[in-house]
Amino acid sequence: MELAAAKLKFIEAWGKLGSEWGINRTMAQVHALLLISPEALTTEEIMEQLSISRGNANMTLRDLIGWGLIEKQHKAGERKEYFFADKDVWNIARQVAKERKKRELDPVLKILNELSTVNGDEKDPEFITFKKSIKDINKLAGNVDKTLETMLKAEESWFWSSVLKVFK
Amino acid sequence: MELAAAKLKFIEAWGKLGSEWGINRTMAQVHALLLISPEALTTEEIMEQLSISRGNANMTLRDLIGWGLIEKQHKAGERKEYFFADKDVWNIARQVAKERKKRELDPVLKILNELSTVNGDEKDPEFITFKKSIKDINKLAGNVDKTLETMLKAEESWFWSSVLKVFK
DNA sequence: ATAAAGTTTCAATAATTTTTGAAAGTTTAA
DNA sequence: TTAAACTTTCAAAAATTATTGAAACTTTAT
Repeated sequence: MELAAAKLKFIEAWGKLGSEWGINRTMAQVHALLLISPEALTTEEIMEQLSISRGNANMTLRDLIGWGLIEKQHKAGERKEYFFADKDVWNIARQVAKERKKRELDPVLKILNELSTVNGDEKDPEFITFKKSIKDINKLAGNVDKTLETMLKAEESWFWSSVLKVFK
Repeated sequence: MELAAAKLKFIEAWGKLGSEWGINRTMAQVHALLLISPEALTTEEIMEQLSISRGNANMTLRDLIGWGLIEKQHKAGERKEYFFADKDVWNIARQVAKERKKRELDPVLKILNELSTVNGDEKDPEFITFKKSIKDINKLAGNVDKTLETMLKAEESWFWSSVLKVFK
């Protein structure tokens, strides 16, 4: 396969994966484009390469900065802003894990803890089942949380060698 | 908090979490409802409790069966179909991991492997950056894949004790 | 064979999410 | 200060996704 075709295919695949995981397709595509670009790109270039509007490009770039996945760059003697992506895939994974944990897992953990204080009749099957479900989910979520915390602090090589060694 | 309020709150939170992770909100809510219900429920009861239409309930229940998260039950001497959820949270996590791996990770791995055969000029920065990104993503995805495979086969207690021991 | 009970389908509609594009805002250089 | 270059905002439009509901279908009992 030629480079041009491969790039398009990668951008498309990354966009699809993103949308299946609750990330806006355009955002994932812009990220893909910057990830495989050796140089920082301008808004114009991004708009053109992905055929998106200026407004969309601007908002998407802002969101990506908010996710900690890309940064602005200023070139000496130029008015334009350039954008580039962190190319370290482990950093990307950590960054995504960190943001989703903060935005989604943490609020759910908070609600689960509230729900585990529910009171009712210990003889009522409804009550028994509810409490057990909450307790079990809480335990699982707690373990996921601990593992993510470790991942956020860890070096890639250490993390995978540890995990894969255990699972051999 | 009282049981009735807690149930509503749980169903709402589960629905929200689902939608943030690319799972239809109603589907997550129906799953939540069955998860905390000690008895199997009929389509009628689900429709009523969540205020959804018959068509929606039917399609959602079918999808949940497709995900391996709920099952039909037939009660002796009754025409109606009852639905109940697997209450084992570890099974649920494995089932979701299994389905998402099959539907999303595996296709992406396939594309990444195709893309890693791209050919071009070894001196071209575009080419170099592209190949490196694909290679790195491939490696990470491969490790995730191996870990998921292990998880799919593992018992909950073994899995978490192993993972958390390493990360102590 | 028929009718009641229950289930499934899917075109139409509603709700939600994403995108556009033009106007407003900002920064820089002369 | 002015105007050109560039960025941001956001209401309106488009695209996508979810839901409804009524008709068609299936199963069971008589």
